[in-house]
Amino acid sequence: MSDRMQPQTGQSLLFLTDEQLRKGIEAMFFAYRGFTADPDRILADKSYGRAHHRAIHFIHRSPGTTVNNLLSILGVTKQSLNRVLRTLIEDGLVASTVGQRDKRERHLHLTSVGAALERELSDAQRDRMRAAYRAAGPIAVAGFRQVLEAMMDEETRHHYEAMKDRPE
Amino acid sequence: MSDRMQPQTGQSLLFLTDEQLRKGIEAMFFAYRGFTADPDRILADKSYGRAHHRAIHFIHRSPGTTVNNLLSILGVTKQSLNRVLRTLIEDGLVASTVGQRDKRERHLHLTSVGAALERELSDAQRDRMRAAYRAAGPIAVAGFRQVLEAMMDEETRHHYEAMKDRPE
DNA sequence: CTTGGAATGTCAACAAAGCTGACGTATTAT
DNA sequence: ATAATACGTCAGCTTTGTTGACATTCCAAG
Repeated sequence: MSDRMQPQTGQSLLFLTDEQLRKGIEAMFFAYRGFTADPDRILADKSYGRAHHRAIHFIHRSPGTTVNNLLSILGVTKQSLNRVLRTLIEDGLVASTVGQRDKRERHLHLTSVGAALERELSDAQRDRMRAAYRAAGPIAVAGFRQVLEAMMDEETRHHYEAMKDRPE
Repeated sequence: MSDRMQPQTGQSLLFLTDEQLRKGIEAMFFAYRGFTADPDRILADKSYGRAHHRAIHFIHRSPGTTVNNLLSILGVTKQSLNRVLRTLIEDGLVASTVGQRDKRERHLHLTSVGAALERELSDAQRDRMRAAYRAAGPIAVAGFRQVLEAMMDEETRHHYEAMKDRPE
């Protein structure tokens, strides 16, 4: 039904064969395991999980973000996020402050302890990413990003792009 | 500690800055959500999950594979895989046959029903992948694959490469 | 000023999918 | 014979997601 060769229109479209697509699918699956492996190891000791990592990452990325904003970035329910957030606040990794303009909102920041964990996690994850980038080279990296961006849902891509190039 | 510019050795190494790496990390996170979104939707109706999809995918990919082999590909415990496999066998999507040479082994195949679900799932996932590939173009796709391969664990990459180019 | 809706938090219950540990049963290898 | 392997299974636990219900607080519109 979909495993036939596409007709060739001048240049080669062999990269769109089902076989090539399947390899891409498997590459995504296997690579994502590597992508999360190092942070997962660090978190395992501390009785935190991947969900905590994600929360920490995006709070670091957008300090002062609201719970609602974080929810739409992470794409989970508030109950699910709340459970994670609560432990992080209890453990003193995240500070939640009532909004000034709108006091219903809570603004989230990393404490120094939270920032330290963030650094440990992202250092580990960046190390692997850097090795992969270095091995593949800048042209490959550009392609990598292009394909990933094209793979995102519309709404997700907006989140992704909204976080672009905010300088440290 | 790691956010300084690397010294430039002739050609630009700007693609290795922490900012670029961070974007790559977020791209992986967001893209993976898109990557799994379509199969997840299909599976939700059928009271199966992502774990079932993975089992079905790799049984389709390597018909007759043993439980042990599947375990090492998926990287989960046998208890975890067994739970998934049992429901698939009970529901008649997977056939488990005793090995001829070694009767301790079970060889796994998709039934016609299982193959139909596999097709439905992989069609959906391939559609998205194809759209992304087409949007990004062949050069980008080559880079995409290169970076992903470099991101895998050693052992994982062996699994990945062992499944190369087996013709349908 | 009241009231409706938005933002947030929390309780309970549940499911998917991972884990460890222990044990049983064939079967094969030594 | 005995040890190791392959598989299945029971029990129990964890993380992380889900619904649904409900309370609180607060903004904004009538």
